[in-house]
Amino acid sequence: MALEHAILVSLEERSGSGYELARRFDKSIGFFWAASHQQIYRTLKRMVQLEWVTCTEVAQDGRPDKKVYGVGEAGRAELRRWLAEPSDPTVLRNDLAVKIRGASFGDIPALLAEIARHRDAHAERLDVYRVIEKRDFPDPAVLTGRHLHQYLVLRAGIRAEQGLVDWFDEVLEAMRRDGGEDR
Amino acid sequence: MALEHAILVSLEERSGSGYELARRFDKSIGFFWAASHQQIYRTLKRMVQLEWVTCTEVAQDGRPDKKVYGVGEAGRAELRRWLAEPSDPTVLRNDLAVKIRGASFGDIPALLAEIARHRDAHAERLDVYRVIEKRDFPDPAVLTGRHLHQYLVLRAGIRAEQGLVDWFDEVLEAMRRDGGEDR
DNA sequence: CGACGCAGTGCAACTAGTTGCATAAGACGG
DNA sequence: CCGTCTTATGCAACTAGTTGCACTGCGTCG
Repeated sequence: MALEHAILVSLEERSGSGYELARRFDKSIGFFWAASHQQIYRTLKRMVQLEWVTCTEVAQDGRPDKKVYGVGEAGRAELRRWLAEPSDPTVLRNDLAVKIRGASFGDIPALLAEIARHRDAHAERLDVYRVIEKRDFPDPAVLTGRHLHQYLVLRAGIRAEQGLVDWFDEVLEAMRRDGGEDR
Repeated sequence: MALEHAILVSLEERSGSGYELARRFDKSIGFFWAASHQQIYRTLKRMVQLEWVTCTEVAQDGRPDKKVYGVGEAGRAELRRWLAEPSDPTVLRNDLAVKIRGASFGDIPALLAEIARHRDAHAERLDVYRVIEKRDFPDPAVLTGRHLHQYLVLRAGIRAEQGLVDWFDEVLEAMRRDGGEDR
């Protein structure tokens, strides 16, 4: 249940419409908290009812009208409360680990091809993060405040992707050595 | 939607009751695919209806009767199919990353204390995995087949936990340097 | 002019997961 | 003897997330 708070953080950084929020989730926040536009719209509606966010309809020329959301005082207080609240450890679900655990019951070459495909996808995402790191945070040692926070979140993504790529390489090497491709 | 297949893998390894499956999820499979006993029971029911698994009631002395599940032919075929099926990249949700992103809107010392607490919890889990690695896989180079697969899954957990601990250390060091504790 | 994409919003039905509780049999300790 | 724990099973109501679709306004392209 962090979607509300991810939305509050984003709107505190900058007010915006549901559509703009969805775009931010696609490009930035969604790397560490994924949400569909539908979920965002529904959650925004509930947050308006809770008075956590304010909503202003804005007429537009040549485009559909839009609703611009901002954080209300109750939302600000709720965000402060949540930021200090202890949370449970993240629950993990990794379907590739399930597949590797069950590899001997299936077609191992096909599974290895699938793992290689995931490895390449994660390597690509790692490349994206590296480019962002170089472009936006060329000198991490001098970062402070909000920029430092954004950088540290990017670092989580980089570490996670690197860890996955390394793991996939280990899996491919070991299972290929085990004869996984000639059965 | 991999719970069905995690259950199929576990029952292929060894038949068992819903209660036994829940214990296996608590101690082993749950490290990479978490599920509550209630979810397992409900899913088993549906899998019996699909004829993916067989179900035999076993009377017991001094204990409640139990239902023992095994994999049926349809389940075996479904598992083979799923193991070869391409899957979507894992969707990520990390509430601590959301908190770090929003740190400047809250109580930074309290957040740092929370991060330290998570760091210690993950370091403990990493220790548990290291002990399992030493005990069960002292010589990884000679592993083959199913034992190799189990080892590689454990390696995913080790890498993930190590990555998290390293990230938490980076976050704590950088935010403390940024004066996070004297505000 | 119709299809598609971007800029906008949102309903409904569904799946996946969680929580809380309930039941029963036996062992054990206070 | 009562409370707690282990061994067993499972209902119901809920939240979180997904899917598919629908609608509007405008620009572009074939």
